[in-house]
Amino acid sequence: MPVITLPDGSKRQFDKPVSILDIAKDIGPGLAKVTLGGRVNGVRMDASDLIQDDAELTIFTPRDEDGLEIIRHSCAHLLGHALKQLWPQAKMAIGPTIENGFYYDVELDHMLTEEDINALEKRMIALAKTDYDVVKKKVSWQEAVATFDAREEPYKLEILREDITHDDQPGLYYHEEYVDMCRGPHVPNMRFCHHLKLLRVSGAYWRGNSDNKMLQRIYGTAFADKKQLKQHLHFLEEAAKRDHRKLGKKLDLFHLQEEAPGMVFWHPNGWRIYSAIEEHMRRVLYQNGYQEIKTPQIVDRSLWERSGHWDKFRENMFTVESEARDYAVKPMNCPCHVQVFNQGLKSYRDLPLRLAEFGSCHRNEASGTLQGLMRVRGFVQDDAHIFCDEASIQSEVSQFTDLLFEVYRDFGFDDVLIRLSTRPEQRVGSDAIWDKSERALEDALNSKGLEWLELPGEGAFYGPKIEFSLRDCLGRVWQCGTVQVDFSMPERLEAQFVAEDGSRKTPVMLHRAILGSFERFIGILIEHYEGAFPAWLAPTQAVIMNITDSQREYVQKVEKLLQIKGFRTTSDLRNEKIGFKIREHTIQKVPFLLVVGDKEVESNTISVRERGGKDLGSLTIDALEDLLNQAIAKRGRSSES
RNA sequence: GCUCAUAUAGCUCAGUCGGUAGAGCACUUCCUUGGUAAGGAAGAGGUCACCGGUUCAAAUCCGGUUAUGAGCUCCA
Repeated sequence: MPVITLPDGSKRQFDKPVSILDIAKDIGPGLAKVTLGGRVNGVRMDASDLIQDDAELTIFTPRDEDGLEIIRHSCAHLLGHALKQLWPQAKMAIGPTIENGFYYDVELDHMLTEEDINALEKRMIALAKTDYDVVKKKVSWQEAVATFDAREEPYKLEILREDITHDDQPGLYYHEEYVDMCRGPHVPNMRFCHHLKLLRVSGAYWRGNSDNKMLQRIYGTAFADKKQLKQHLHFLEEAAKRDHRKLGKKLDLFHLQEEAPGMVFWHPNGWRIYSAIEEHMRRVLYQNGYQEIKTPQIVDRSLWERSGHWDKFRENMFTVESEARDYAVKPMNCPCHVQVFNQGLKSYRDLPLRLAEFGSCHRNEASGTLQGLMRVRGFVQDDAHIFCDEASIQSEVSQFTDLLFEVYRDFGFDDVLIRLSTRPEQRVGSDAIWDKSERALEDALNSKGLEWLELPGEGAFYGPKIEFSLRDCLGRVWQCGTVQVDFSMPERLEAQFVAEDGSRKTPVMLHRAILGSFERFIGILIEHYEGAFPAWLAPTQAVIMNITDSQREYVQKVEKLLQIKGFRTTSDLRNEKIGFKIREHTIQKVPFLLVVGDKEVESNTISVRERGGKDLGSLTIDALEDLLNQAIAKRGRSSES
């Protein structure tokens, strides 16, 4: 006699075991129609699963996230159903859900083309529209093996043999003649799976291991209704317009070319953004107890051997040979910073010592990993190393985190993904010190009430780390900021300080970056602002244009005046109509458009128009200066754009 | 590095069956001096990424290289 408690606290009693669908029917026929499954005492279950005992139940419908995930997961099975009809020789591997959709990895000798994908999608939708029931069967392990053996599905068999114990009861989901194995839950009927689109195919290694065979991964998206699907497809189209590579070309910010793969040619416009950021960061570092240094670009191999990088990352380092000596172009700044630390005897009184560098680094990343400004081979880190004692780790990390969020706010970023990576199997340092520093990092985050994710075992061999990531226009996550504890390098490179008691001690080193690399950070900024940079970052803050030739001199005078005051201004004196010029600079996303006609010359003013089209009327030069200064001071806290 | 796709004028792109390359914008010149998102005319501009092959003939078909894109693997 199970008593079912619903989310609103109401209870329903049944005289025998009931399915979620039965309960939904009991509540109302409308609910029964949209029931996809539910959460029973915290466990996700199929609509047809029976509940034996008292339970708390949340019913999933297409309206909620759980329901949508069920739909997407079933779309993966639907893909299998359709794929095996069109290519019976295909071998099904795995088909999970992902953000906004699903994929299925399959082995198929025939390489799927775009037309194939279209045909597959058509077949999927046609099958779904027959509204067939999905039948779930719990079977014995042996029966599951027999089923997939008969169907010649080696990947399913491997999963059964390696990941599922013999006393388990795998769930088989029958989609008419097709059968898939899954933990579920899945939709009871395919009427829920009408709104999907296949997006692309790409390669993916079986079990994510590059030693394994590469399968074809078919990506799709699915939603509960037509409108949501359309909205999402529209979002993808809009996102493509924000792509930093596209905007980089349109706004003439930078380019990449074949002769220097993964290395950026910054154009005047892009470099103005870069410089504005560097200037800002330099000020922020100075105000927060950092000292800026600069270290060599190319350093003898022996230093990289001592630091351990030669052994571990030799393949990814650019090397140079000269007069029978091997050098490496620096892939990172830390060993060089230790060299600076090591000059002169340091006292505990000197700690924490914070050395910062806008350090230009080169890493020979695998060709296939390069991506616009996001993943490059030549980049500049806003790098710094804090030399301190163990006791200061937490306070330093805490201060750093505050600083990072302050800077991110300046750039208008609120949505930061925080991940803490803890001790890997292969590591240096005692468990005691790992305990201590992991806790220091945790506490630093928790004391600020930040939400974060733990990545167990993902830390570097030399210490735990926190990563701060931002999203690009498509929602892809990119690591930007980081703070890493390092127990290894100071010792390897013999950094020492004289402690209070006169003994020599090895400092702990914190590696930290706020932006990560200028390249990636600017890439994300471009997409974040869709190229419409706030005034403090805009390559050109204001453009002054004349209406006819007779205002030429006045425009040049104002331009000079503003430039002397430090504003990034240009003038447009071309023989074009004012409407044409306005259009052009609006497209170029210049924050302020300044127009000069006879009226303005006469009254010694300037007519001001905002990027968004708002007319601010005629201002005196002084008033304009105030306006620009205010706009620039606002930084990311601006409500504009 | 792996899988697939792509590479044509400065940019965005078209180019049918293999027959020797085209549009819009940008650029140059001229006309126009026009008050807040495109004034008009003319002109110039390409070894079709690179190397090789097939063919009477290749932007087009085939092979290779390089780069780019999507994803996988990797990311000190």
